[in-house]
Amino acid sequence: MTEKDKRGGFYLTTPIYYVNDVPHIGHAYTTIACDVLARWHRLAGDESRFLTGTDEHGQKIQQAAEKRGMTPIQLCDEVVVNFKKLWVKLGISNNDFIRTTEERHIKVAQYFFKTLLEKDDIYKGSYEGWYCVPCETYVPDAQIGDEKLCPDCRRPLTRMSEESYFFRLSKYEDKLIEYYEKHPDAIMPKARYNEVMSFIKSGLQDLSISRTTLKWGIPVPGDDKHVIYVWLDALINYISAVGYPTPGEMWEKHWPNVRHMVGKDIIRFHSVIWPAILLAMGLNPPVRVFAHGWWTVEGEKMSKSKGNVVDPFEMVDLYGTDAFRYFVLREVPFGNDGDFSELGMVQRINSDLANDLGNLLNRTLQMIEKYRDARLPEAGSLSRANDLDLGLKKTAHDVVSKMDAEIDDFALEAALKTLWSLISAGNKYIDETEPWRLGRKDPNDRLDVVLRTLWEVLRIASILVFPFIPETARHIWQQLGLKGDVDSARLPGWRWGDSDAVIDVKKGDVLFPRIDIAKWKEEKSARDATKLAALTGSDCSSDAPIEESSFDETEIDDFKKLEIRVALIEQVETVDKANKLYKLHIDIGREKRVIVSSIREFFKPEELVGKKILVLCNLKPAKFRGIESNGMLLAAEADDGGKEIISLATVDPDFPVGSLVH
RNA sequence: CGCGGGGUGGAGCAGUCCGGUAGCUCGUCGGGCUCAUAACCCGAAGGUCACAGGUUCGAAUCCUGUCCCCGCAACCA
Repeated sequence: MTEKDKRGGFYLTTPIYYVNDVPHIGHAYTTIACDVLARWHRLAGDESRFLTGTDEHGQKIQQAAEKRGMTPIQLCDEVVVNFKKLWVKLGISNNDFIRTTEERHIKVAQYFFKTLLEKDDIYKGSYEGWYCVPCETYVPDAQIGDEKLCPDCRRPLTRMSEESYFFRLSKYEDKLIEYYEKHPDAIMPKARYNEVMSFIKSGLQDLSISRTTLKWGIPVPGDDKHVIYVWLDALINYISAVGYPTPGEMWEKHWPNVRHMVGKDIIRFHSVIWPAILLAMGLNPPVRVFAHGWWTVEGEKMSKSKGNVVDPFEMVDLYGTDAFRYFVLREVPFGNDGDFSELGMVQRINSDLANDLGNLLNRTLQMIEKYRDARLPEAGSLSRANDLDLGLKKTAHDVVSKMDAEIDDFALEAALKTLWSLISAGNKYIDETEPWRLGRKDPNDRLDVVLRTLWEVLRIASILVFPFIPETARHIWQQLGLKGDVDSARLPGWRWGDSDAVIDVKKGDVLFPRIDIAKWKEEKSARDATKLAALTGSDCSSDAPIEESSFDETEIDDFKKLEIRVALIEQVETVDKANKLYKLHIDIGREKRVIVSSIREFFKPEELVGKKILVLCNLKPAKFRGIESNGMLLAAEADDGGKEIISLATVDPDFPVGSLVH
């Protein structure tokens, strides 16, 4: 059924998710995509293994646990459930779920460390850098300005040096290049391959792989002061989950076929560091690292502060697991970024799932019931097939092999399009053969051929659709009157018209009821209103979301320390290499000044010139992009449905410049 | 001149590498059909392929320049 007559093993992993995160559409997407691939390979007869899990070490967990007065492991045990629940809800068929706090993983991570130390691929050195003591973190050189302040808390950084173990990443530069030159498919899509290659070629530096600043991690064997760097710890899960290094079939069978699915943000860890470590261990690097794209939501970047994070639990409750799975896979070419729009999803449900697939099943079964008392015409009738019938049969076979090739390239959306070409062909076939007309004649053998042909299309469709929307596939299978379970169907065992059994179809509920768009819109806006109310903790009558005040009561004297004056904006310049900044030349009455303000994205220069605004004049000067700013303009800021908006504090146009505000 | 992606009928996209009748899905309109979830099938309308130059017999495609949008980085009093 495929060009490769001998199908191999297939071992696929999702990234392990950081337990402390709330599962969102990104986690769901990665995992669903992996699920489809794993299911397809099982269907195709491969030895398929699918792993997901959680990353449970690190500073954030430690801190979050402290805050809640728990031990880190207690916290992990509690929140790991969020992911496990979601995978059940999404119908994920992982064979295993690994947590980096499990003994089986810790042992292997330490084994890696020890082995590499013995091979001298890990050595002890010291790490030096700028450290923010309150934040307990090193700040990368790129983020440090002349003043050596922490970018987060703005407090002074300290030059720190600490003992650290290093992995000789630099030693593996050439070996990595050689490997990727030989295996151009090992990083996909192509753009990522190029990106990684040029990164490797630009030179690799040894990597610090231990920390002494935190405790919540895997201890370095023989040196308890250190814990293994979380990224190294995390990457090793992929191999510890298949039982390495215990001799045995488990990892020997799966490791040579390992493929990693990742988001594009973590491609480097998987395609540079991890393969280098594996080479150092004498193991094969991943067969493929595939980086998928990101989702925006209704055209905007997803972020917690905007409150537009798509909750997969909610989507599944509203539309069903399969509709959600279908949408995220079908909407965007796999590997590209995409936009998640609820309306888009509703439209896909209606057109693809209800109109095309659901309706094809419904009308076919309806006719078998009506004209043949629900008894499926025997397979033998297919021997009378004419060119039209045979054409559909050929389409079905073509679709199977095309989908297999597409899925081999992880082109999931292409595979769905291909599958839907069969569904469409089925609908068209009904129109061309006009079974209702045949049904009126009596007797009629031709109708048997047509109905059986349609039934065969639906049978193979239910198998092909299974990896994508398993629940629906089961319903189709059942309604077709098939015995057993579509879960155990295998493509190599499939033949057109191969069942001699007497079959009665069982038309059931419609697979996907059409959604009335007008009604849906009403419900949606009601839903949004409820959400907004919940978010603001009040009714929607107030303009701005009510925030808890974080301001202390203050003395009038404190306010009197502020010199706020009316200023005239005389000239506006842009600042090089800073697309948020304006350099404003202002007149504050007694003198002219320059202030720098990050309002470029809100106003055009001509909208500002001539305006009289309020400026805090006695603020200590500060430099931005090399320009000294002497003061700060006052403006109101608000959040307008996820979009930041601002309004300048102004006075009447003819009010005197330099007037004091109090 | 920081890096990158993009601007193609109402919407979303393919086509751009390797110039040669501009294609798909959705939507709209018309027709067909009545087995079916107002679904299905057929057809039509609708595009200066961001703009301006250039190369060419011929440019969505190649070259030059400009404008706009979106990420990232930077910056964010």
